[in-house]
Amino acid sequence: MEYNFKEIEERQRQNLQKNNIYKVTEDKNKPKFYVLDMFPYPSGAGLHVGHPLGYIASDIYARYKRLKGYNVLHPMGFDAFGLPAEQYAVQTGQHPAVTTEINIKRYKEQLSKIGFSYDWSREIRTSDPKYYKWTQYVFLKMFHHWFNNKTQKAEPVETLIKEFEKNGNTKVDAACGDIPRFEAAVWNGMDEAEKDDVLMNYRLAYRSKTKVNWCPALGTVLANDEVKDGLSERGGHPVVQKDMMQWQLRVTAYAKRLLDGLDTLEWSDSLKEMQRNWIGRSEGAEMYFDIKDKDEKMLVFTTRPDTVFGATFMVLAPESELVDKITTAEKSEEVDEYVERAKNRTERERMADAENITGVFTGAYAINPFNGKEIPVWVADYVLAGYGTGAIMAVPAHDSRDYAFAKHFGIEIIPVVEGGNIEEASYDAKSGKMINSDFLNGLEVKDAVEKMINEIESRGLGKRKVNYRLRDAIFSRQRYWGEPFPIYYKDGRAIPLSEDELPLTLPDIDDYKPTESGEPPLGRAKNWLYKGKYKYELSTMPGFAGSSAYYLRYMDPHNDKALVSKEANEYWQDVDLYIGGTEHAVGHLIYSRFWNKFLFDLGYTVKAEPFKKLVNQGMIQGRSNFVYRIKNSNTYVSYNLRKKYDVTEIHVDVNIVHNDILDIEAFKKWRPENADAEFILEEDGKYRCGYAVEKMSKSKFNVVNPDDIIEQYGADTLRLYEMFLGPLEQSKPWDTNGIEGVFRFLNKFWRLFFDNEGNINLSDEEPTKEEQKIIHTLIKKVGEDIERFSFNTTVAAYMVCANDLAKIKCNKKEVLENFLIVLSPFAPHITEELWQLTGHKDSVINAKFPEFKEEYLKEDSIKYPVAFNGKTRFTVDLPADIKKEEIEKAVLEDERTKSRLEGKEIRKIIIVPGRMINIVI
RNA sequence: GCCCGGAUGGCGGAAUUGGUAGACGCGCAGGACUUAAAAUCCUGUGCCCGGUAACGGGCGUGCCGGUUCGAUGCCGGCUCCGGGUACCA
Repeated sequence: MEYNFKEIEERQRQNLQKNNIYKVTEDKNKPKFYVLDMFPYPSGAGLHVGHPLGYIASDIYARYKRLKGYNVLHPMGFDAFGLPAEQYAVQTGQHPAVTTEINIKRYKEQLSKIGFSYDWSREIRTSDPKYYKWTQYVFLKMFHHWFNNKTQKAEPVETLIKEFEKNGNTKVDAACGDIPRFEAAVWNGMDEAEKDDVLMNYRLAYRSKTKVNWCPALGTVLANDEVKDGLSERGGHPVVQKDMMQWQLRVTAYAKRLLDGLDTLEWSDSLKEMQRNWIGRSEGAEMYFDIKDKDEKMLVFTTRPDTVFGATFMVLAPESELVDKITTAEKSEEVDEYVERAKNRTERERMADAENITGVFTGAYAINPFNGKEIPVWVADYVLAGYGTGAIMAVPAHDSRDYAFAKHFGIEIIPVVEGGNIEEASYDAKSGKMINSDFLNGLEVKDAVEKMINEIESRGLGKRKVNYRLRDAIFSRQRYWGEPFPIYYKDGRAIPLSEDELPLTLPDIDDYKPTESGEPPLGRAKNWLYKGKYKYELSTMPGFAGSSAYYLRYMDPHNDKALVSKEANEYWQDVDLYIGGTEHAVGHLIYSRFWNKFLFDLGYTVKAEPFKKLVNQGMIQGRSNFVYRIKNSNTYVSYNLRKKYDVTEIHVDVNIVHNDILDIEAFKKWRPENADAEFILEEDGKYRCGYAVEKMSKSKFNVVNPDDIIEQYGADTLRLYEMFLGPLEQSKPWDTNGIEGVFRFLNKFWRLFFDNEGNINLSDEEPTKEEQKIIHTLIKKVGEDIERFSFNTTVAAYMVCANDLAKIKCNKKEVLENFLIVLSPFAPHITEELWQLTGHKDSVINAKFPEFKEEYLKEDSIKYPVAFNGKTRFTVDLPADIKKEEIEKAVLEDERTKSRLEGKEIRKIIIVPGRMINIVI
């Protein structure tokens, strides 16, 4: 019987669906295991062969865990809100809900063919009101909570109000905006609107002014990377920095917990490092500098207070309010001009160009509080308003950027730590002895920092400070296709809906562009008013809103009373394995950790961290092929002959090229202008193409669709081949040509079960020692490799096993059934089919992963490599259990050793029992 | 600029903790079966030199150096490629 993958896969797809085999419940008799994929945005282009890589890996792991006796939650859903659907709507007028629905349908079709073990009954879509009700719900909860620094927890705003009534904010230590101290009497004397304004400074979801890239022509806000040289990327319209009232989430409140939590996670070190850098904790001090002849002070944050005697200039960010206040009359024109220019550059632009050193002297001087020295104050755009205090003391001798600035403008450089050479470069290292620093002289940097901070505090100049680079998340988007805010406005005050009024559903509109007056698209919604009277918030939530708590919803996706029930959450707890791409390393993975910590504070989740283990799959790159057309002709010259001509390199569809040999007939049909193309072939009569590894994209004609692969080889082959390509976490090019290898393997595996007449033919005889050794080697290897996500070597192990068993014509039922079970996570269809053909009624999914028995792998003898001076020359077979001395004796008696030693003296013999022998001569 | 990865045959890759470099697969070459082809099976295949051959020798994991009896894996210094990014004081 032939391996008819089409029939088999179709039959088993239906069989498994029909029997609801992938459905999971909270089965308390089994340990739980939660395997999650980063859910996809359903784009109009459909899946290409790179998308399922992570899904296949997680599916293999999920199936493996099931075989190991776990109750595995392995759901899938869609991150269905997003910009592409909206842009398509702007162009075509089609409702994003309609196109999104079509795209999801296509995604599901494609996914279902690959044979994933998803429990589709748990599917979620972020754009479904039944789902986003809970996104809005969490937003409201954040609105109604503040963060108490003392308890390091979110607490209800009511408790804060009670405290205000009693003591004002004098005793409150909260994560909050810049708000002055007030007494209870002041609070109690405020009207509702004033109280609202105060509370906004404390809420975890709050409204405040932020700078945005505003494009008047497009009537919308742009992301940093949509702005190039002050112009919008789309259309090239001018972009200005504008203050806008925006909703924000007070992520910074959780900075410490987000940082500390990383230590508990099984994530890659590089990913944790990225998160640490993003959170950016730095220890130092905040200190005030008086301004000469002005009644102003300048507050700076520095991690190197020890270097204050080397501060030779100060820098203010162009946005700093202090700039206007201290700039002298004669400098004001120059400064204004500089500030104006800097303001209209995006933050990213300012940082991208590090070569251009710019800045202007304000004419003002700060006074060094430790030696009374006057220090010139500059304005420069390498200092950012959003970080620290927006002002620095510059120590060019010990900071490379300050150094470059000082060199450029000819500012004095005073070394205060021994070890560098200021003629050549700054000395940034945090070690060495202090010099030129009065009372710090002679101290090590570390000690000097401590002493200086104590000094700053005791002299009342400032205080010790831990600074975070993390910023609050801007939560408003001037878009249509997102979650509406459950907020309406009454007399200019933002009023939340009550929870029982959720969800606030997205209204239909007839055009998806911003309004003429520059309002977001929701401004077009007719009669969209709270109780027919009050205007709703017109912006919508960003992409990360819906993806921040989705993992919780899968635990209990149809619950209309809660985001997740206590029972379900207590059973499933957290995600044991999360697989996805590195592009979400800091965005999604910071925000979802933040949401989870907030929900944890409220008692809605039992785990402080949502994703215990995380694996980043690498990117699958495209492998493009090229043909070479001789210029001004319709003649194509083969790769190895191209240098003899003046040619143009042209991308050719990889689907009509096999092992870099062009299918000339297919090429002629590919495009009309190719019909009468001529070819200069190589000696073997073939047209050879060039190749390159690049991003997989339509324009490069290197996109490979999984549907086509499945059509030609089947889903099991696709799954195996995706894994066989290389290490999961590494980026690698897709090249369909190698796929024959795994396809042949599956054919070989299939044939093991049949005799020459095509009948199932398995023997109940006891397996031989050799057979047991072959299969137990595999059982051991598969278990170990899957546990360490080394799926490419697992596939190689399957191949070795099939080759070995075929060689000895093994048809023992026990052996082949074990093979079948350990292969099933990778190739679910073929194994399910054979499982049934061998007489089983239940699915192989519910089988037990065979236990590996060490006794079958025991070797009587070991093949020792014998090396001379580290170079292996030959091998000797020696009994496995002999001692070092016996090994040495045996090796020295070997003829081959003797012939090598002729006339030479042995200086040393290294013997590692069980491993190797090295003779040094 | 900074941070994080990576570089091994013609190609994808293996070598799990410093112990036989190149598993497995593709491709290629040769052979068996066949009227022929497909499929399947068998053999060979890192590079160079010598030999009809068995075999022998040298080189070899991006480059330069180091540690070690022994380095693809460790240390120092580079080059190139990929990804991320925020001039973060």
